[in-house]
Amino acid sequence: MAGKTVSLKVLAAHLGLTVSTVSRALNDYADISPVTRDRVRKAADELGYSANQNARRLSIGTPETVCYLMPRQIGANVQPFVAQLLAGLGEALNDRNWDLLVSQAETSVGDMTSIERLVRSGRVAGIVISRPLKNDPRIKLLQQLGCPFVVHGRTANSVDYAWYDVDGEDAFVTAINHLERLGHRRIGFIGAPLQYQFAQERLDGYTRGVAHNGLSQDPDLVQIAEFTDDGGTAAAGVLMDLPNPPTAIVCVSDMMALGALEALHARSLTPGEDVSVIGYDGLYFGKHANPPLTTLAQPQAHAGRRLGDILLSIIDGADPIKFQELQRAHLVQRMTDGPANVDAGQEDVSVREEPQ
Amino acid sequence: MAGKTVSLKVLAAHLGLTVSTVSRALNDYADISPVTRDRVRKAADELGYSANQNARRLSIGTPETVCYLMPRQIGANVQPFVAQLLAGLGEALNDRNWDLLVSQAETSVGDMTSIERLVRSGRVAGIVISRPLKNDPRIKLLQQLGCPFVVHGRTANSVDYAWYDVDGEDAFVTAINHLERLGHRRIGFIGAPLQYQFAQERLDGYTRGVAHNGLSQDPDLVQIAEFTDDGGTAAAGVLMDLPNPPTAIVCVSDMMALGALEALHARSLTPGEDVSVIGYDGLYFGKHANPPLTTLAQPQAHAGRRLGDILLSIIDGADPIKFQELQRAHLVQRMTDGPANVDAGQEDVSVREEPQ
DNA sequence: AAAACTTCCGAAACCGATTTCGGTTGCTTT
DNA sequence: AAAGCAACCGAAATCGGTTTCGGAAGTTTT
Repeated sequence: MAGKTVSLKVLAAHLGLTVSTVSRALNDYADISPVTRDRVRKAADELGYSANQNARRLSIGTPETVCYLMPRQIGANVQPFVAQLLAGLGEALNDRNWDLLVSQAETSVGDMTSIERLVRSGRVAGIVISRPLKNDPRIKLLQQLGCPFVVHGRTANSVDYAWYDVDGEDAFVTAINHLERLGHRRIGFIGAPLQYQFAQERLDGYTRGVAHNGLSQDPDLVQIAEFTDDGGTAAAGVLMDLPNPPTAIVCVSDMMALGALEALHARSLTPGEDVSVIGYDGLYFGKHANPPLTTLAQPQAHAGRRLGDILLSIIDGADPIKFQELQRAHLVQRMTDGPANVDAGQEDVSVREEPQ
Repeated sequence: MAGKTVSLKVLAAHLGLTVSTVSRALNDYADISPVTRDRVRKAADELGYSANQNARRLSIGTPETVCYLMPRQIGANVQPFVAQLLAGLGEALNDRNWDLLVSQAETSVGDMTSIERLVRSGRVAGIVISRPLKNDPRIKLLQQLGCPFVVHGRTANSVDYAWYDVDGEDAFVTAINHLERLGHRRIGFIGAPLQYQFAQERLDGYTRGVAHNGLSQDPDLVQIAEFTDDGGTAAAGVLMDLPNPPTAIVCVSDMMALGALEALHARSLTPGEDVSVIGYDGLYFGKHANPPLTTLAQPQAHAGRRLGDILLSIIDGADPIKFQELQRAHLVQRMTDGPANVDAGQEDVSVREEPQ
C-alpha cells in the first residue's frame, strides 16, 4: 500500500481489463456493467489508486484550479484577513475537488507577468485578486487574456467585471451619521493613500456624510497618511494639534485607528470621552484595544466563500457582470465612541460614566 | 495576442520546425544551433507561448508543486500567522517556479484522506503541515506514503522527520527567569489543551523554570483552558480568585493573555503593576493592548522561507532528519511585566510609576 | 575523393489519463 | 435458424509536452 504509484495501467493489468474499460468504469459510464464497475471500484480502493491529476487535467482540458493572488504587504502590515479568505475559498472549491493555488509577486509588474504565465501555461482556470488600485492594470490584462476572474474590492470603474466588496462609502456615511447623533460637529478623517480605491471610497463616504449632515467641511480635518498604525498616530497628532481640533475621528482601518488612540493617549485625551474614534475592518483584536475599539465590521468569513462561488460560476460560463455584490458593513460599538465633548483638548474627565 | 492558446505545435508550425526541435530549443539543448535557438525564443515571446504545465509536468514526472495544509481554526480563533507563512513559502518556491497549493480539511480524518489523495494523485511533491498534535497521525501517513514533508512545529517524538520550530520550552524558562528576577515567587500558567504538542512544551518550560528557580509549584497555579481569549479570561479568573493568587501569569498565547488582561481589569487590578502578564507569539496587535502586552516573539517571517527551503532540499533527496531547526523566541518587553507586588489581590494603585 | 566526424534537426516513443468508435458476445425477435 | 438488438468491452486517437535515437547535411581528415 505504500510503494509505487499505481497507474491506470497497472490497475487494469491487475484486473485483466484494459485501461479504457477501467477508466470508464471509474467514471460511471453507462456501457460498463454494474458488476465490473463494482469490481473495478473495489480494486481501485484496495490498491489505493487515484488518477494522476496532471494527466487527467491535460486530457480533459481544464486545470481544475484557481489562483488567489495574495496582496502585497502594505507598509509593515500583516493581513489578518488572508487566512479567513483562503478558508472560504477552499471551501467553495472543495465541493468540486478543485485546487487552490496561491501566488504573490514582489512588484506590480511581477504581478502582471505572473498572471500572464499562470493563465497562458494553463495552470489556472480563474483568478481572485484582492484590494485593487483605483485603476488596476491587472484587470485589463485578465480581460485581454480572457481569463475568468473576480475582484475582492472594486476599482474606480467597476462596471464590466465581477466583484465582491463591502460598501465602504455607505459605511462611512453610517459612521458620520452615528457621530452626528452623538453631537459631533467637527469630525476628522484619517485616510490611506488614494491610489487604493477603498481609500477613495471611504473618503467619499466621509465627505458625503459630513455634507449631508451639515457638519464642518474644514479641509484640515482630512488627513492622509501611511497605511499603518504609525501613520494613524501621525495623522491623529496633526488633527489634535489643530487650533480647532475635531471631537471625533473616523479611520479607514482599525490599524490606523489603533495608532490614532496612541496619539490621544500621548495628549492625555481619553478615547470615547474626550475624542471619539471609529475604525474600520472589525478586527477581532480591537476588542482588546485600549479602550476597546468601536469599528465598522465586514463579514470576512463570507467573502471567501462567495468569491469562490462567483468565480466558479463565471468559469462555468455565467456573465461576470451579473456578479457585483455589495455587502454592508455594520457598526460594532465598543468603547471609543461617545457623546461629543466640546472641551476636547482640555482635560476633562468629570463626565466619565464608567464606575470605578 | 489574446485569442487562442498557443501550443508547441502551432509554434512549431509557425516556425516551420518540428515540435521536438522547438522544445529542445526552448530548453537549451546543445544540439540546437544558436541561431535557431534565438529564432525560436523570439517567436515564442511574440506569440506569447508558455508551456502547458499539466502536459509538461506529466512528461517530466513531477508536479513541481508543494502543498501547505492550513491548520483548522482552533476555537473561534483567527490565524494571523498564515499570511506571513505563505508569503515566505511562496518566496522559496518562486525561485524554482514551483507552485504553492493550499489545502484544508474540516475534520482530522478529512486531513488524512486529503493528504492521501494529494500525494497519490501526483498533485504535490511535498507537504508542509503546521501545529501538529502530540502524536499526529498525519506524520506516520506521510512517511508511509513516502511523501517528502516538513513540520512547522514538533510532535512528542520528533526524531525521524524534518521540522522547524520555535523553542517554546526554552521560551517559558526565559519568561520565568525574567519574572523571578523581578521578584515573583508565585507565577501562574495559563495553558491550552495538552493534545497540542506546543501546549505541552510550554508547560514543560514553565515547570522547569519554576523548579529551577525554587518558586512555588502549587498545582493550582497551572490552569488549562480553551485556546481563546475567553479561555484566558476564565483561567485568569480562577487564578486570581485563589486564596493565594499569583503575582504574575504566563500564557501560552497572546490571545489568551489578552483575555487574561480582561480578567484583571474586571478585578480592578493593573497588569504590569499588580499582576504581571506575559504572552506568547509576538502578535503585532499586542502593542495596542491595554496595556501593551509583554510577549515572547517568534520570527514568523523567517519560518515560511525556511520551511520552503527545507522541503525543497528533501525533495531533492536530502535526508529529512538533517533538518530539525529550533529557533529561539525572544522577550519583547512592553508594559505588562513589572516588579512583584505582594499585595496583589488587594487594590493598591499607589505604586504606579507612570505619570498621569 | 572517400572516409570519418560534427552539427543540427526530424521521427517517434512516452508520460497517464479521457473518449470516440467499432466489434464481440449473447439474447430476443420473426 | 437467420436477422436484429442490446449490453459490454478493447483498440486507438488525443491532450501537449519531453527525450531518445537516428539520419541528412556540411566539414574536416587522410
